[in-house]
Amino acid sequence: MQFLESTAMTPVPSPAPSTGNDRGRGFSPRTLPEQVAEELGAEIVAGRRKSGERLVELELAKGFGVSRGPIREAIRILERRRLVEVLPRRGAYVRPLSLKSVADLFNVRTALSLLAARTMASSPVESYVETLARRCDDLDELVAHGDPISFAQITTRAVRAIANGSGNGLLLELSTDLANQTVWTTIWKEPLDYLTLEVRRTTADLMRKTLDAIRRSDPDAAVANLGRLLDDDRDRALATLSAIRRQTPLANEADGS
Amino acid sequence: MQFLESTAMTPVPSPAPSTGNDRGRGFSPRTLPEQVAEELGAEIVAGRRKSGERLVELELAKGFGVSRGPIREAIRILERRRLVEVLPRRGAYVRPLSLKSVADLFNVRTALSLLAARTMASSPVESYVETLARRCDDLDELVAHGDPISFAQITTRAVRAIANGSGNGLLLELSTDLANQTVWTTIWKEPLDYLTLEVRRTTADLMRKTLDAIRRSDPDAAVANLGRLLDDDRDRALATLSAIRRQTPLANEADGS
DNA sequence: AGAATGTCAATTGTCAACAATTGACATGAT
DNA sequence: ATCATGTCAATTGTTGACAATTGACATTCT
Repeated sequence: MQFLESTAMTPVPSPAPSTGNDRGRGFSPRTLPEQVAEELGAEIVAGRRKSGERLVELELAKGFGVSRGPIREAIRILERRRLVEVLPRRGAYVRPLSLKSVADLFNVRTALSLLAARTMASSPVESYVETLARRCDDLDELVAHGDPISFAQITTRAVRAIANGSGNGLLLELSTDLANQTVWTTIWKEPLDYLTLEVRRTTADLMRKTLDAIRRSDPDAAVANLGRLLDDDRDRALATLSAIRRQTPLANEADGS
Repeated sequence: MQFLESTAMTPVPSPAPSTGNDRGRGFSPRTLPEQVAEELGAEIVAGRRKSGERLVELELAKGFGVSRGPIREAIRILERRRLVEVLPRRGAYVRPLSLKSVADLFNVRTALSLLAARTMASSPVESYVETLARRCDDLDELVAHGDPISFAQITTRAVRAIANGSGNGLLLELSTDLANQTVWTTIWKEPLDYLTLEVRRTTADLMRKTLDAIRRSDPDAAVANLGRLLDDDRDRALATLSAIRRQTPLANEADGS
């Protein structure tokens, strides 16, 4: 439901919706590797798989009741989504996220979202603007009714609506991946307590101002408002995370040119 | 392993014996799928694989002298690098790039690069600044000596140096992938003619101004200069591309909610 | 004739077995 | 004792075969 289709193109073959297979038991949405990736990814997101934990193919295969082939591909899918890290001959691990990595993540997400806001404001498309307006309404409604999780989800969807409204397929694709990981890092433990009534009010307000700016084709205002919203969100999330865990795993870096 | 010998659908009797294990010799720097991905990716970049061309696993397997497993994983790697697109049960295709996709690509790259410039300017690290300075020197030198390809390459490396200098690992990773695809789209045909002496002079100048801004910790100036450089580059590249191909079946966009 | 349906080759998805590599432990030399 | 070397179990890389699905062609019915 929240998986994208990317920029679609069909060279020669004619499109035809396919029905998933029905092996195993339970669901039948998509191919086996995708199902495994979704389930395993959910486990990682939910924290059932600890950061840095090794993922042994055979174990997973037995656990999911499939052979190693689909497991292997699922791992690659999760690698693409930056949820796992694969070392050439040494196995796959749940990608550890240092505090800095999370900050990096938020910053990139913000940069992309601001590009989206600017683009969308430059030439707003009615249907997409309406979608965003609906999200704003949802947010307003959720300000009062406490439910930090729902509020965070809708906020994410609003940002996603902006990414979608930009008409930039690549941007939407990247934003979705990053949003998934963002959700992961924030939902991971039990934060979201920082979403106080006041914070929610401000967030909903900024989102609506962004919407208004887009409506009147004012890119700078849209960027300014959304930028403040996202920066505030980042700061709060980081503060909460750094308070929760004092010790952080390691990250990565490297490469010279 | 005898890579680089397969054409599209020409089932030449492959000299590979059933259990022909001719890759045991020497050392394997990387895994098989990565090697295949690199080679196949190079073919796509070089234009030997046409846009939208279907990639049949068995054909590739015979061509590369390996079985379908590694080919399959190689395709996923290329999918991750956005060079191919995989349709669930219908096969993999060389990802076609419409003019709009290229524009999207450039815009995202710019957004990320500007974030990098801003971050780097906020807290410049001497060694990274020096690397960028070296690239600027290279550019200055290449302004006179006409060699559009080298100039474009160094420009890319300079942008990459900024991404690296930001200290944001995720940003660097994404930028690298996008840069690869950017190079692909521009080098693809024989453009680069737009890199006139005047353009090169301006580019080198803007890059140095960016460097100076970073040196004096002036994020706004850095963003302004690099932004103009990249926007101009995008405009020129797009103009050239749209001029080059008038008669190409264009792709299209589609999006999900 | 035209549309619906059945059949079939081509191709992708999946599996289980085989081969190669890694890291650790044990053994032995200095 | 410490370090080097050899062996071994665990795990990943690779393969070929089998099953399922797709799209197209052929057939049949109205």
